[in-house]
Amino acid sequence: MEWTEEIIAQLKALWAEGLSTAEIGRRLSITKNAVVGKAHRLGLPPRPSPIRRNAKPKTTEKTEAASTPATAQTAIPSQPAKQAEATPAVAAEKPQAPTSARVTTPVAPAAPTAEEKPVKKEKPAASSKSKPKASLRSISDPEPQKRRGPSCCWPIGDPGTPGFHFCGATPIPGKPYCEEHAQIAYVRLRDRRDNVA
DNA sequence: CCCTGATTCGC
DNA sequence: GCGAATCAGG
Repeated sequence: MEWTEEIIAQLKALWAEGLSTAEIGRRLSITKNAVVGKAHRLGLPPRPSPIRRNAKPKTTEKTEAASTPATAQTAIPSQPAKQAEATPAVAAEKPQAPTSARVTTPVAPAAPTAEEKPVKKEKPAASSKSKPKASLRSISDPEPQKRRGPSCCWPIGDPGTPGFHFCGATPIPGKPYCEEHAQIAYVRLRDRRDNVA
């Protein structure tokens, strides 16, 4: 695995979006382990983890853990709350679908906090097989570019850095993504590439 | 069982 | 540094 700046940026971005490690892995076409491992190595802020490894084979435990005056510097000091009320992706819906409805992963992602900046730099995150289904738009509103209606909120780039933007394509009615990205976003939880490879 | 994320450890 | 294996909680 070659962790280029770009990949890392995406990892950070998606991580910051609050996506699950597996989800990030899916998007980057890597395993969740890789995601977690790299994220941990990068020192990314840990996100709500279901567990907490307590067992620490420390020979000399409890050194001065008792008294901790004001030195409690709990990691990640520099986080300028860029995405203030950022909508935690998973908050919109149950992160884990009930056993009966494990069809898709409702990963809602991009925090629609900031308006997309008119960036020039664009990177073709996806292929060019997208079809211009302009015809499906309402006849009374034939120009999506003029209206501020819904747009695909698939994140592209690292939020906070110049060049970051959302897909912006016309989303599928009822979905936050365009057809292209919706296919990636709503993945079957069962047969995705991650299990025991 | 499914999901999740964290840590460990061989490479 | 990397990530699969493993662990562990919901």
